[in-house]
Amino acid sequence: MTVRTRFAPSPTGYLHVGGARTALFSWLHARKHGGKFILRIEDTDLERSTAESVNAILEGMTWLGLEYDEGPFYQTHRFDRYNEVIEQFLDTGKAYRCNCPKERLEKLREEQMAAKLKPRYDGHCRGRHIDPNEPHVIRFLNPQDGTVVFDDMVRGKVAFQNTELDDLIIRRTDGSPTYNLSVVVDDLDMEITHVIRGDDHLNNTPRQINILKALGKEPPRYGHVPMILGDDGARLSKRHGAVSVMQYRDEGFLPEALLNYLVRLGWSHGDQEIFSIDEMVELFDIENVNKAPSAFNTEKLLWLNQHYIKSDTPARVARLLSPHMGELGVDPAKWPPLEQVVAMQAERANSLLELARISAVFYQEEIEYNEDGAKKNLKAAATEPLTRVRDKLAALDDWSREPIHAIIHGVAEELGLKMGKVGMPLRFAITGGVASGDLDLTVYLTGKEPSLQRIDRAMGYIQQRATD
RNA sequence: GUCCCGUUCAUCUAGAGGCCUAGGAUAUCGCCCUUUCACGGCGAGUACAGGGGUUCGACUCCCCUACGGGACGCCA
Repeated sequence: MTVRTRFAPSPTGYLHVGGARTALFSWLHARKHGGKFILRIEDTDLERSTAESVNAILEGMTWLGLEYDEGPFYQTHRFDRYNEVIEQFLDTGKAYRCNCPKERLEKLREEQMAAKLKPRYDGHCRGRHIDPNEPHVIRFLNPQDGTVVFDDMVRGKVAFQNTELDDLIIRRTDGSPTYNLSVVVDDLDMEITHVIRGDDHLNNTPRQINILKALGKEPPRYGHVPMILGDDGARLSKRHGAVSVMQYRDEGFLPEALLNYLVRLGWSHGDQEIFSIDEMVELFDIENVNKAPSAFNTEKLLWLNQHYIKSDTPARVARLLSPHMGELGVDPAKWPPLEQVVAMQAERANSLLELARISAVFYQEEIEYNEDGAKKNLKAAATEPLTRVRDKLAALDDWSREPIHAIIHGVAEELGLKMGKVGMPLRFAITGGVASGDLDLTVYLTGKEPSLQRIDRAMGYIQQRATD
């Protein structure tokens, strides 16, 4: 039997990291076993489902590269099928109509809570005749005794007493089916073999198994993966720190970094930290996923992001970096080639945003001085070395790294100065800051004319300071 | 409140009864490399929630307590 897994989000918001990890695990499980990964949109909640959310989820999946083999299927397109099952249940006495008013249900709940009981529907309408033309819901007749046991792929054996369960609503007053019914019918019709989902669904599983049994079908295998907590240990939710996967893209994260981070959250393979997609597919095993929830740690994500920024080809990083450069108001299509800048700067940035920030200086007409750095580096003592470097650079025909390197070192030697005394003022003059890559490379990439202009400006700054 | 689930460094984790003086990674700190910032290298500190069993031996098995999470919807 071929493995078939699915990701079944409800379109009531964007795709966040928790959902993305569940989708990743499900996708990996299918890929590992040469199976199919199906995308299903659970939009039976007509009130809250939106097309924008569907698009946001699709966009997130695409960005992460979690391509699906079938779907997206929409539950709203399958109402006829759900109704068919509901009618079948009604005909065979496995479901019944209920018209209990909200007030009765609320009172019941309060009484049960007061008696320290678990709030459950009491089966008041079981066996009562209710006119199908009156407003009513349909409830599934849950078994009243026995135990539902299943072997969860991550939790192991889990058991629930049927006495803990109640007769859940499977069709609303407005005629729409509810989640627990539609999910069972869909997983059945779509021949899902492995249901991998968040553990907030663990409590729903026995209900779904009971519905499946009423249908005379065998349940699939279940794997309930724990929730992801925020940096502060509280549950990650849309209201609390759960950011959209797309926000990570906007903040300069590489999809492979997020994927690598997510796969290591709750799962591991010995001491290995870095996993290519192929390695994940090969090594991932849902049975090795931890049972305990884990906290999202942005610091580690940043570390992985830096790893991928510096190990991916400069060409690819440059392509992803380009839009971020544009947002900073510079044109990366101009000199120097962005690829070369990336090759030099990659190890200094843990996000594309940071990379853009430290690289913009190569494309700016007018650079900004870091004040402390200016005080420290543009002093009278820097005039002589700067002048000499400037003149030699101006006379340089072959604008390339080696001669630039020779000039800087030559000046230090001539003046009997340590490299720092020449290098730091020059670095500051060229970049306006105290941090940059190799000095000769930095000068080279800045270009001849811009370099000369920047040195002139620095010397002007020194003079200005002397007269103040 | 009831039911379900969980608990190893700050964080992600290794650990399937003796391999554990509890390993790795991130973060932090120190040293080295270095004209700067990084990268890299080396090193340091920090953890088995608590209590009872079982066993010759428990991070590993069982029970209790504490703490955390989830569920208890005409949401999914």
